[in-house]
Amino acid sequence: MQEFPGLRILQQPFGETLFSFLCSTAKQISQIKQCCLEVANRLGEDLGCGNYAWPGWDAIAEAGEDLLRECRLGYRSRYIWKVAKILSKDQEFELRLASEGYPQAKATLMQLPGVGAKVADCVLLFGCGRLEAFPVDTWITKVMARRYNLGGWDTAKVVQFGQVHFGSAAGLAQQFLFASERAH
DNA sequence: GTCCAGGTTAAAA
DNA sequence: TTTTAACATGGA
Repeated sequence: MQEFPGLRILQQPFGETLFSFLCSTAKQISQIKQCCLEVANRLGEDLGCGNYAWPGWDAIAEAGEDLLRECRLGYRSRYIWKVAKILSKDQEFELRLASEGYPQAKATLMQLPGVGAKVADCVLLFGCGRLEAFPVDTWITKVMARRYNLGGWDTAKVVQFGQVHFGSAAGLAQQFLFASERAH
């Protein structure tokens, strides 16, 4: 916390957050940014100064899977397009999710194609204000093995450890661990 | 050429 | 129930 005094959890828009992390699976961070920018450039509203908004599910559903592939999203394109179709026809999804407790909300998200435990936790943490979510990716796996001696632990067990050890602000702790591990 | 990247899924063991 | 392989694409 002393090393990263300005680190915060943002309250990012739900749809944009889900979309971004659907794009993120097994991809490098620099490439994730490129893909998201490309989709926004192609479909999003012109915000001026060369910036474009996230298009929203309706536009993505209408654009189709092929356009997503052209944005270099690869096999993720099918999942993202399916999710776009589901959520463009279900305007109440986010509201319903907000009424659910953390375990049920995570389960609900994981019913969407392409959404596993890690993406669900990222969406809950960054897009739903659920600070108890503890996303475990390759970086967290490494740092928890190195600093907490959890080498060889099953991913779900590492999630559980983080939530028990850090409690109601597990997601905030995760951000410091993540930032620290990537900086070194 | 090989390996891996802010994983998930479906099939095989 | 646990383990493996496929999935697209690009950079190291």
